[in-house]
Amino acid sequence: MALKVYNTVSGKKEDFKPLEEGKVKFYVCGVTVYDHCHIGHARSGIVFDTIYRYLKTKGYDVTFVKNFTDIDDKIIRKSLAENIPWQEVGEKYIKSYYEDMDALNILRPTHAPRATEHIGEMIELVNTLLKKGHGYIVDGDVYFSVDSFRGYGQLSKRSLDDMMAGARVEVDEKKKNPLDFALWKSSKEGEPSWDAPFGNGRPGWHLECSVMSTKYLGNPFDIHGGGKDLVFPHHENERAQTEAATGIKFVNYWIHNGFVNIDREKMSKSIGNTLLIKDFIKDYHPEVLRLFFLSTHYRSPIDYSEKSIEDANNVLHRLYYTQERALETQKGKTVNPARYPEADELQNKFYEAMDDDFNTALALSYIFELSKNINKMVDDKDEGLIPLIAYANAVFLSLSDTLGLLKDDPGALEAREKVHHLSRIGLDVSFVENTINERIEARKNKDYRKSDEIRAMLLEKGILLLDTPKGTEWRIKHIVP
RNA sequence: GGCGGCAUCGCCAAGUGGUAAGGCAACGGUCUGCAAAACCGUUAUUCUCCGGUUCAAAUCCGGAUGCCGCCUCCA
Repeated sequence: MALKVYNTVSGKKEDFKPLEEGKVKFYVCGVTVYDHCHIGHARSGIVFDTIYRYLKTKGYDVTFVKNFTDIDDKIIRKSLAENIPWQEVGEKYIKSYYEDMDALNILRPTHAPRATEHIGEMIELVNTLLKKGHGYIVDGDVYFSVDSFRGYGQLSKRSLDDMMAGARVEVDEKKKNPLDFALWKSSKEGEPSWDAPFGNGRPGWHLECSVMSTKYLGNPFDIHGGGKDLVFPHHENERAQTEAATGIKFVNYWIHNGFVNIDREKMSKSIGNTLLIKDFIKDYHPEVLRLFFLSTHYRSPIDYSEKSIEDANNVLHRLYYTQERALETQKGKTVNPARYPEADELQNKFYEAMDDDFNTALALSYIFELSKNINKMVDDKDEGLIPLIAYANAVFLSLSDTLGLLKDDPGALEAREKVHHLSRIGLDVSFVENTINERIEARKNKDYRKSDEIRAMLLEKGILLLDTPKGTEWRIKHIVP
């Protein structure tokens, strides 16, 4: 099975061939730590986590680097606004970042370097660029000269002429070309600064990624990822300055994920429609977000809406119930799984889909099919099928795991959600149990009117009753708060 | 103004030359006191429109319309 990856540079799917057999060097632009993460960060995190997991599933030895940009204008602004040292701003939001990413079951990278730990290497890079004639100094600022690098614009597919015609670039008299970007910024009084041969100051954006990626992965390396918005200017500039300095190719495959809209509108701070990960997971299981994102191809934009999230929530729970039912059949028994060819076939299709530029939407459909198969066998209530169920369930869980899904224990998850839901509506478990017992009495007496009333009353509170052969069970039917 | 992307069932969504996956919703059935859950079945001769290439097009080319992104910090 050959993995194909869409490469932003060529605009095509390409066969993936790592530089070194069996190994993948993978870099993703992390966050600038000046605020809590929103669901846009979650999408990027989940997309690249899925890619990371899949590369490992395919047997690659992956070195995965995701950086923190812990020095920039926004951090300085935040530090002034909140009157705390800029270092503390970074610390605070790095902590917040890990809380969110861990909650979303996003695997930690091999290395998570911070910009401020690599200032020395950044200064070296600026020096090299100056020496090679790709940079120039004006009033203590150092700029990269885009005209000095022939390949400028190749990644974002635009020519310098096109961009000049765009005319939305602010004209800065200091720059030789309006598109030139800062490599080093002189600091004002009271701002963080580092000593450098070309003057005290701090690194420009882009520099940290050039330095940290090549430091931990070598030059060139295999995959560089990030949000679509980073194609220009961030990755274009990163590429230009790195290749200008080294004279060789920087990255083989560029991968970019699409954006998250909210109710068909771009999510942005100015519109005020950002949704924080922390707020989302107050209401939903974190895997709901993962399932939602993975049901659309990573390069397409995705529209967040309450309805879509409710759908994803229902689907996720259905998958957990499938697993629970499968485990139920094996309870108290020693089961030797027996090969179930249909599961193998679905597994192959799953891998084929993932090999085709990480088509998670298609891959998920095979998980649904597997879930259906398992439910069917459970419904049959045939003891002889149990080894097949065990086998299918193992495949089901392993495929889910490569997408980072179904990590929770179904029983524990259900119990947690029950407690959560009941506390939100101000009831407790004993109330539900007493009410259910009341209904059981009514049913015994064939008082179906009362029985149905009780059921309707509980449903209004988001509590769904199921009369199974084993008795009455209840579930939470998620109600949007 | 420049560059790029998208348009597939009521909704979400896969599908880049070989005759329309999947999910949600809806409807019918099995099961049930009735439901629910689960399963089975039904639901796009058709992929925004117009033209072209081809034996064959949702998929390629040209045009039109509509939506979106980037060009400024942004995942």
